[in-house]
Amino acid sequence: MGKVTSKKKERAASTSPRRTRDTEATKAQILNAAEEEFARHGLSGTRTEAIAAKTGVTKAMIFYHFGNKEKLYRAVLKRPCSDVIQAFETLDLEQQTAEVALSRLIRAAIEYCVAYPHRGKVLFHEANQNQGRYFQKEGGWQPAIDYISNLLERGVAEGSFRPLDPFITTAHIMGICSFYFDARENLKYAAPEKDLLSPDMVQAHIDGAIALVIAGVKNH
Amino acid sequence: MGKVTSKKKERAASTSPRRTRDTEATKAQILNAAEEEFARHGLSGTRTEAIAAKTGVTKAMIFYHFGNKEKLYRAVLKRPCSDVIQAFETLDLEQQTAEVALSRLIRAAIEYCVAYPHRGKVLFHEANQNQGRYFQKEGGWQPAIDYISNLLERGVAEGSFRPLDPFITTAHIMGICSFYFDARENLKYAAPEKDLLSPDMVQAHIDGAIALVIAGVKNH
DNA sequence: GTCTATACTGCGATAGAC
DNA sequence: GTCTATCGCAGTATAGAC
Repeated sequence: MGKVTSKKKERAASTSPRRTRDTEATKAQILNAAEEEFARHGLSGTRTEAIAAKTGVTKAMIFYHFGNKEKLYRAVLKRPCSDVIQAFETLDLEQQTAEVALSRLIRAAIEYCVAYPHRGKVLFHEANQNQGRYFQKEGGWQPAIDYISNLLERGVAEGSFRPLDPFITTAHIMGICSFYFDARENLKYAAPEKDLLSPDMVQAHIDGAIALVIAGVKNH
Repeated sequence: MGKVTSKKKERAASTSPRRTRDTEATKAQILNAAEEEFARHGLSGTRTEAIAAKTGVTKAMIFYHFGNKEKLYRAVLKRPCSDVIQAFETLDLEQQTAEVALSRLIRAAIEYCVAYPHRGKVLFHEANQNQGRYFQKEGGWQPAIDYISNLLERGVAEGSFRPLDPFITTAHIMGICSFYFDARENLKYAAPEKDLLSPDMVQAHIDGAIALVIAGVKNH
């Protein structure tokens, strides 16, 4: 494969203007580009060169700021969970009935997937490639899982939800919310005329998910 | 990293006895090992050396039988969907009410995930790494998706299911069935005392999934 | 703090003996 | 049909100028 295209200045794909000398800004840019690449290829598959190209800096900067690829990966893994928890906490779920709380939580979870489309994929790679080793070390999602689980238990205790296994059902809800996005590139062939990320489709996903889960857990 | 461990005979990890000279048997063994490796690392991340070691043959055999890594990958992708369809077809779903048919289909889908634990992961990688390019070429899952979709539509038409979006709901059902396995290595940290692949837990997953989906789509 | 240049290793693919 | 040996490139990480 005669890939002879001269390397001179492949800074074209940069997301943001470079030539700053701001450490924090550069690190943040690298983190964002890294998140995207790790989402596609995981830790071992990702090429530092690709991250550099996307950021608009050279490979050397990545090693300067983060030491090595693995440390950069760990830095990327640290971010996701706290953001979810924060999103959940602004919802005032304690004040709502379990049913309303669950609806809001599902909407928030899906909106999170839209806002940070790479994070679910990074976690998937982490599970498969590294058996969740780094995932565990860098915080894990325990708080987020507990959040959903506790809400389900509350609903059951109050009698508004049917008896159910909180852990299993939490996994099911997470699957409902994230599969749509994680498998998007495959699903698109099943519905070529639809843009799965369009506001309309995302809204249909949210509405469908809420309808399915609420009816599914309600005590009839 | 002084990885000096002599390479001599790392045939230990082989799944089956080697030293056959049977083309079809060897190809099948390579395919199985490849499925496992592609499930972990995807096309680009997988090392042919790793497939060879797992199979118990040398790298050269892979190239002899399949030409190159990409062709081997395509061969791996060809297998999944037809097996699912076959599983669905033995269920005689046409003869059942939509509700019974959907229950059986979910059980079969989850049992498929247990029987072929790598396939869902291969497809995930395919979606993210290659945007589903090979997925589409090598058959796709259109028939399986249609199977679920049509069943949902039948239930709605018969009035036993509430009005719903068949495509979105199909995605939700697929997410329910597969997320449990695809995210297993991360989920295990949320329930360290449970073995997620034990028969009991899988049964709980099946029961929970059926209960959630049936209640979720039923016309109350 | 950012760059260019380069050392070194790992991996896909091939050649050729058995 | 299977092996050993090797080529050549791609990719991580470092050195050192600016």
